[in-house]
Amino acid sequence: MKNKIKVQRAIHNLTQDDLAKKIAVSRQTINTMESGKYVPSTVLALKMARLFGVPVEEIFELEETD
Amino acid sequence: MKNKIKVQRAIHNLTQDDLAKKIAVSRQTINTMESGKYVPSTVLALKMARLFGVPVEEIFELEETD
DNA sequence: TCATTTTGTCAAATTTATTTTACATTTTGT
DNA sequence: ACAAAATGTAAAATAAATTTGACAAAATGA
Repeated sequence: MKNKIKVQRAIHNLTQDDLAKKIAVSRQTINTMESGKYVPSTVLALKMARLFGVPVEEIFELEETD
Repeated sequence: MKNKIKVQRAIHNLTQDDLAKKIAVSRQTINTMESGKYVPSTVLALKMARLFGVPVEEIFELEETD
């Protein structure tokens, strides 16, 4: 699964730590999530989408391998 | 987190087993997911949304406790 | 009613997500 | 160039998701 977390952070001018605090996870969760090392839960996806004011599909995208 | 999986299954006339096969998970995953016993991964949420032709937010909704 | 399908549930095993702590590397601003 | 902030990364521990197999209960249709 691909994601555009880094882009959304840039748009909203947030550091990984800022974002982590806003959705109540650790900074490492943001960091590894952002680099595609694992698939986040739907709760996290919804929280991010709400925070950034976009649909989940605009941040997370399925790949062939999913 | 709340979900409307059962409703979408009814609309598309799919059994839990049908749906499980379509998104490549076990039937128990659908069953426990549907009854809110755990939070599915974002990959599963995206697959369901795509299958049902609706945004993720129309199937999964955050609650106060999330 | 009877047979079949569908759903609920449970326990154990496995895989995957998430946290915590810690440190190295890179970037940013002055 | 320097200090501070931000990011990358790693290992160990814990929590949570997902699978498998199996069986009981409920719903469906002939």
